[in-house]
Amino acid sequence: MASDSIREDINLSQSMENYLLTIFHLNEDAIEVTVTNLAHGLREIPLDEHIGTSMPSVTGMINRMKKENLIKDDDGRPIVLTELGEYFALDMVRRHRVAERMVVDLLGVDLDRAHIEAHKLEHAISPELLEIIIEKLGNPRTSPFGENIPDKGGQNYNDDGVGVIGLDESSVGKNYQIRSIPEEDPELIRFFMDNGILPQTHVRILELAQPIGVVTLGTPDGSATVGLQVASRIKLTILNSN
Amino acid sequence: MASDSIREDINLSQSMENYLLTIFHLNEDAIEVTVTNLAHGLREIPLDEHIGTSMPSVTGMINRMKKENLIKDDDGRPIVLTELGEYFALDMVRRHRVAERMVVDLLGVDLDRAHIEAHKLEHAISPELLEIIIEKLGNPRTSPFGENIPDKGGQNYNDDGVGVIGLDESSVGKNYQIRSIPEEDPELIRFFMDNGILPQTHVRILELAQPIGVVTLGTPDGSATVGLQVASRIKLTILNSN
DNA sequence: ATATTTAATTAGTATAACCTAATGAAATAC
DNA sequence: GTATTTCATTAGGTTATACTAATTAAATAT
Repeated sequence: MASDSIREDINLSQSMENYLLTIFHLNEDAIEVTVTNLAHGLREIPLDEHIGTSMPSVTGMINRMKKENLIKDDDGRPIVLTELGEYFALDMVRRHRVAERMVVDLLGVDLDRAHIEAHKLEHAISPELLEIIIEKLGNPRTSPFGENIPDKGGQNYNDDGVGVIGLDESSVGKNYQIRSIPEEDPELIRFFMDNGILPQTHVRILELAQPIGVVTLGTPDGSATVGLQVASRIKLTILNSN
Repeated sequence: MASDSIREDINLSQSMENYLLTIFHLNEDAIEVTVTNLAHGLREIPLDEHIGTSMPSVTGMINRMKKENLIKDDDGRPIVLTELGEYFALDMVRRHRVAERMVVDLLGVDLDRAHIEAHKLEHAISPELLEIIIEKLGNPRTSPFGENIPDKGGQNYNDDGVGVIGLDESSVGKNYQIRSIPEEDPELIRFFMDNGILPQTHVRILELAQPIGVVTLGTPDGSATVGLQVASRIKLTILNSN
C-alpha cells in the first residue's frame, strides 16, 4: 500500500526525527514554526546536557530537510511540512506515545521518567517491533499522559479538540474529567502523581483566581493549586454531571 | 560506589559501543583483536545496508578510543581494552542480552529477530531503565540464546566455560544439554526453532561425520543435521545420564 | 522616517564517522 | 634472500551535525 511504499528507502537521521517531532508539537500548540521557535523548541527535550540549538544549525537542518522533501521549499515563514514530512512526523508521534505506554505499562517505569526514556527509545524501534508492542499493549488509544496515539500511516488523526478546554478556561464549581497533562517536566509530573492529577481523573474547580494566577481543583483525594501557566497545559473535557 | 562513579561524565558514541561489543566477542571467540578482524567483525551486525568497515576507519576509531582511555595505548597488536574499556564492554553485553530477553519475554518478538531488535535498542536504554527491565524480567541469568548476562558493574563475569564444548567436539551416542546457540543469522535461528534446537534442550548425538562435515543430533521432537561450522557454534554441557 | 531590535542567513570552523588510493612495514613463500 | 602477500597506517576527501561571529533583512518603536 501507499503508506508502506512511502517509507521505502528513506532513512531519517535521529536529528531529523527530533526536528519533525518539534515541528509537530509547535503546530499542535499553535505556535508559529520559525527558525527561532525551533531553536528554542529543540531545547525542550533535555537529552544529554545539550541546551538548545543555535539558529544557524536550525537553518542548516531546515535546508537539508527541504532537500529530503520533508519541508516545503516555497521559502517562507512559517516553516511547513510536506505530505511526506507530515507522514513521518505522525509516525514519530506514534512511536513516542507507544514507547511511553510501553515503559509505563509493560516495564513499570514511573510516569515522571516516561517521556525521557521514551524519547531515547522512539528512535530505536523498528516498524515491525512497533506493531508488536502495540498489539502487546492491546492497541492503546492514548499515551499515559492522555495524548492520542495516531493510527498507522497517520490516517484519521485528529486532535479531538472538540469540547476540550484548558484548566485555565474552566468554570468554578463545574465538574470535568482530565484529558491530558504535560509530560516534559519530571518535577511537575511528580506533583501531579502525588495529587492524583492524571488523565481520566474527575475534578471540580474550586477556585479560579485569574488576577492572582492560580487555579484550585478538587480531586477524589483532596485538592491542589497550580499556576495558570501550568493550568493551561492541563486539558479537560466537561462532564455532563453539571 | 566506584562502578557508578566510573560511568560519570562519560558518553560513548553508538559507534564506540559497537566497537566495544565487537572487541568483546572477538575475545570471547579467542580471535585475535586486530584491525583486520575488527573491520570484518563489524560487518557481522547487518544494521542498515552497511557492509563492513574499512581498515582505515577502524584505525581511526581505535585511535579515538585510545584517547578516551578505552583501549590501551601501548601500541601493538593485538588491540587490548583498558579496565575502563572492559567495564563498558561488559556493560554493553549486559544491555544487549537483557534487551534480547526483554523483546522475547516481555514483547513477544520471535527469536530470529531478537538479536537485530536488541542491537538497536541496547544503545537507547538508560542505566536506570536497564535495572527496571532486569527486575521486571526477574533477574534473568542468560539471554534467550543461552549466553550469560554479566552482573552490574561487570564483576564476577566468567564465561562459565568449564565443561562446555562445541557440538563439533561431542561424542556419538552421548547425551548433552544445549547451553547456547548462535544468534546472528535469522535464517539459521528459524531452522533451530523449527527443530527444537534451543538452550536447555536435551540432545543425543546420533552421527558425527567429520570427513563429510555434518553432525546429526536427536532432540525430543526428532532429529536434525547441521554442518560442522554451525555445530562449532552450538555449545553443549554433558549430561550425567551418560 | 530613521533607529533599534529581532529574525534569519552566510561565512567560516570543528568533530565524528566514514570512504578510496597510496604507502610503509611485517610476515610468508619460494 | 628477494618477492609477494598481508596488515596497518597516512593522506586526502565526504557528509551530517553542530558551533561562533558577522551580516542582511524585516519588523517595531520613537
